[in-house]
Amino acid sequence: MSHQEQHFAEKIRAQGYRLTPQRQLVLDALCAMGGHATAGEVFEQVSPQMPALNQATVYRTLEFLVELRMVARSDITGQTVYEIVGEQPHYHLVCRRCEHVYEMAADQLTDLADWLLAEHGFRADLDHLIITGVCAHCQTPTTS
Amino acid sequence: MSHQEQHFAEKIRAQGYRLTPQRQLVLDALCAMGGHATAGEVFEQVSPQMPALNQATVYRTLEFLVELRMVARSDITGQTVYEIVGEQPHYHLVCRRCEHVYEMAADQLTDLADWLLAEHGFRADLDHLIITGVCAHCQTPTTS
DNA sequence: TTTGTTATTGCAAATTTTCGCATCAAGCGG
DNA sequence: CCGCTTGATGCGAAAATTTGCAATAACAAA
Ligand SMILES: [Mn+2]
Ligand SMILES: [Mn+2]
Ligand SMILES: [Zn+2]
Ligand SMILES: [Zn+2]
Repeated sequence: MSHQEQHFAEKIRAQGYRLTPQRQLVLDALCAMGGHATAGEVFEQVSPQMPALNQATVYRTLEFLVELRMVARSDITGQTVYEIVGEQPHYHLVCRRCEHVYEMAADQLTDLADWLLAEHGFRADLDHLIITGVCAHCQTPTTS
Repeated sequence: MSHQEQHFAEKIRAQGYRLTPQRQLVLDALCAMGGHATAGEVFEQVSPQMPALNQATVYRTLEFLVELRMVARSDITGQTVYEIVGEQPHYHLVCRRCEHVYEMAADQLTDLADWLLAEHGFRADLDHLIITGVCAHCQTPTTS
């Protein structure tokens, strides 16, 4: 069990929840895949390790981990994807033309977060924001 | 047919698509409901007007309108909701404690949009961004 | 107005996601 | 180490969403 996984285990128990082998597996899978993964992909990754594990459990576990904020759920061009919330908060620029997904460090979002807190007392979770638009490559050359 | 609906009709035909009664109805429904609506809610609103209209058509139509950027699709606490893209771009602050959805004018996002364009050539669609976090009311009083 | 092209719809089947409930087992107290 | 308590899982059914395809109808052209 890695350092991070140890941390996860403690965090789950600290909240009064149980650390089950199913939850460990899903967590491991997400770590191993190391990026955005759909529920189906997680299930396929995990299934060989524990064939009895039910698909409903994967859905519930992912939801559970999102609730605990150990996993971020995002909608990218209509697909629901999950990702471990790591040390590095980041956001994504998603091009609606070429569907490319760019990853950016969250630095530029802190201004916005600070402003939201100061102005509205709203403490924003900016650890995984999705912004859609058109990337540099996909803009029509003859931009007026 | 209202002014805005007229505009929609033209926009659909301008792109070479067809304006069908089903599409008009869905558009009308979204205008009438005037906020965020799930696919199911749209179907229920529209169904009495045209009982033959199939649920699959509602899903496809909403998708179609999103593609044309006449409708914004957003994920709010796990629910997929649709809304007419009006004149006023706005974003929402969604509290993960009380689930309340606040609506804000998009002014504060223009800085971010400008920066993304200048720095990365990315033209962001900031007409309907969802930001989750904890609202002022729901923060623990004893914040260290 | 009539006709032809083909985008769009309705329908049914396939997939995906959610839910209720009986059973199981993680973690605690003894 | 051994039971309790109750949160979590497996399972099957229900609900939601997507997809393939033949039939329909929008609308451009004649
Ligand atoms: Mn990410
Ligand atoms: Mn909105
Ligand atoms: Zn692009
Ligand atoms: Zn709140």
